Amino acid sequence: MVTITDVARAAGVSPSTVSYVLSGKRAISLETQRRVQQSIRRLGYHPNAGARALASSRTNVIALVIPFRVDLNMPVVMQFVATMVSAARAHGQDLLLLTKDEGPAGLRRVVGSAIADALIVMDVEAAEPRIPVLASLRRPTVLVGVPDEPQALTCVDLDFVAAGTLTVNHLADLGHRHIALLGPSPTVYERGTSYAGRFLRGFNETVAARGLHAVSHPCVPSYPGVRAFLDLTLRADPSITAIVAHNEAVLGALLSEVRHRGLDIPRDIAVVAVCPDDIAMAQFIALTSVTIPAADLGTLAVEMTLRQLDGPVLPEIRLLSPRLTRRESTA
Amino acid sequence: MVTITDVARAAGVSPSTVSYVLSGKRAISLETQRRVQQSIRRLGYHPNAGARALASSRTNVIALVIPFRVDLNMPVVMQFVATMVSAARAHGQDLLLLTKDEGPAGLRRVVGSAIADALIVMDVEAAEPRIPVLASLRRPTVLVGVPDEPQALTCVDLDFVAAGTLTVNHLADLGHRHIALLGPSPTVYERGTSYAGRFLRGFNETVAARGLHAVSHPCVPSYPGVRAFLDLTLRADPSITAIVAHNEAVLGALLSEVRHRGLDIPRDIAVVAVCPDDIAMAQFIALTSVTIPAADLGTLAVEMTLRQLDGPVLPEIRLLSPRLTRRESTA
DNA sequence: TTGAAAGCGGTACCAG
DNA sequence: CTGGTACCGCTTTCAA
Repeated sequence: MVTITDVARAAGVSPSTVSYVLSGKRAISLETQRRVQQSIRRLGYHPNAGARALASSRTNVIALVIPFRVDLNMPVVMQFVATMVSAARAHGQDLLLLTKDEGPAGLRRVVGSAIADALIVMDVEAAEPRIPVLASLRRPTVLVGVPDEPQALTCVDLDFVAAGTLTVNHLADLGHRHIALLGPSPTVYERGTSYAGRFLRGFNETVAARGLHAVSHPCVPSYPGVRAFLDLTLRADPSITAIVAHNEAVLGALLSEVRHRGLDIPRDIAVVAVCPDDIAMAQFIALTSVTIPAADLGTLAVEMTLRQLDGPVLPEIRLLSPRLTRRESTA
Repeated sequence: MVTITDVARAAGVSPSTVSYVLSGKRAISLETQRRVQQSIRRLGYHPNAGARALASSRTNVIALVIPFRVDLNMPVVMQFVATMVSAARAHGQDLLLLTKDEGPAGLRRVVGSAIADALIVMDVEAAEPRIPVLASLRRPTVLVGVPDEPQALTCVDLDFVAAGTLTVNHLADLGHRHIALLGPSPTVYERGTSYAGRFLRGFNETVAARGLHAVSHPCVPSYPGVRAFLDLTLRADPSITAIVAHNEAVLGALLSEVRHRGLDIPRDIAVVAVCPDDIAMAQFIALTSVTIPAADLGTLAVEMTLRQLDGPVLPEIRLLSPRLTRRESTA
């Protein structure tokens, strides 16, 4: 194994000089820099992460807590993760994967053992049980999602309340009076996942404000689930002319089943989806949608984490405004 | 921060004793063990990972290289990742996330800097360019997928050749003579992803062996992609009575479009899918399928990694035999 | 059964 | 602009 001392010897300087060349925390003559860099390359030197962490109390690792529930939309989660890894790597940070299963103890372990410097937590619940631990850890933390009581923790998410409002307003403006909300899986509601409730709130408030009629139900992520949803919904209110789909996992099934029932989209039933743009456009009819900006959110989450690592930062809740793109499924 | 010395002092023993209590590498009196354990709990001690890694040359971290291409099936990838994290954690290991983008240099970095002890690499290509680095790293490594020249690296995967054979035989046994293969996205073939070619090989060989007629095409993961596939395929051979779908991303779209064209499944068109069971069963008609045992493969990959960490192991290629479950989409 | 102490490979302070 | 060195927290050998 090549150590900093090997490099120092090869370059004819002291270990500390090599360290300073690497960190740039001290002025080094160009000539010395060159010699050191060259020795580093020649020897194939890689600074030992453990030693570095020990001496500097910095691991350059961010722990990422992600959900693995099947009822969640994996493609979206993956998009998040993908952009986060990229963003983190672009700043010299690595990502450590944790699951929700580890619970509060897992968070404590990772921070206590100095495995990671910071935490990004996805799949936040309204009454998020990990908040006390997170707060007590006093480490840079970013929640993707907004709990009811963030306790001075930094949060970032799409403004789902506004998204709910946006979809309803769009449909109301088009003249729809009876609309249905196809919500996430019941299990998502059961565990109080924050975005589900927030979207529903925006939806309901706007329905009331505009004097519309609406029904809403969760939907099990399967074809039978969609069938059940439609049966239930259309029976409850046969005059429904529009569906808001806040459940990407069943978008395809929904459209397929609606068409199969002889209903034309958008003539008989208009559809607005809440999902990433590429998914909205991959259906047999391009869907009007409120996009879930997974990439933006992911990048933002990492940036907000890095800012906290750089120094104290005021806690904030950052909500991205929803954007609705009109396509062929509404008229 | 609580250190091993703090614990030692609190328990009235030396640091080395605490270390040995923790590692179990030396006989310690029960009484001492008790006192130490108690101090550990009382003080909330967590051994510092960096220090530990430095002193023991063991990080207890496994690097996991995963693909993030949108054309890949994210739910399956996630299932892999999920089981791997669990399996790893169950053995006291953490998972570090890397992407394919980092390339060979990324692998070298992670091992060179002693950030991870071992590597699990997913999304392996037939002519896998990372093999030389991987081999030169001399670290426990498991490839999920089988490259053309594994070079004494350990691999684990579903036996996709056998899977291709299995699907064709099933259909042939049912009397189908003209079948179509809906393959993965063209980009998957382009970059020579290993499973695509292996499945195709099994498929083609068996088609020939049984004297069948077959056409096969990749399929862009979108509804229009499916339409194009069907147009192309049915025009090429109008007597096709069965479709093998090796592309979960478009399963729903395929069924939807087939039905939309007035074709009944399985009466007019039989369908066999290659996908996880839960996906096969979530469609409007339960699909006959060859399962992709993501969970088994994930667990296995981790176990094979741990075995290598425990000591030298003979390299092997482990292929799980495919299992076909007959459901309602074939007759 | 236990303790003392020498590293592990960096970082950063103190000197010059 | 550069060097020497104490120290980060743990593991493990040597000694008792």
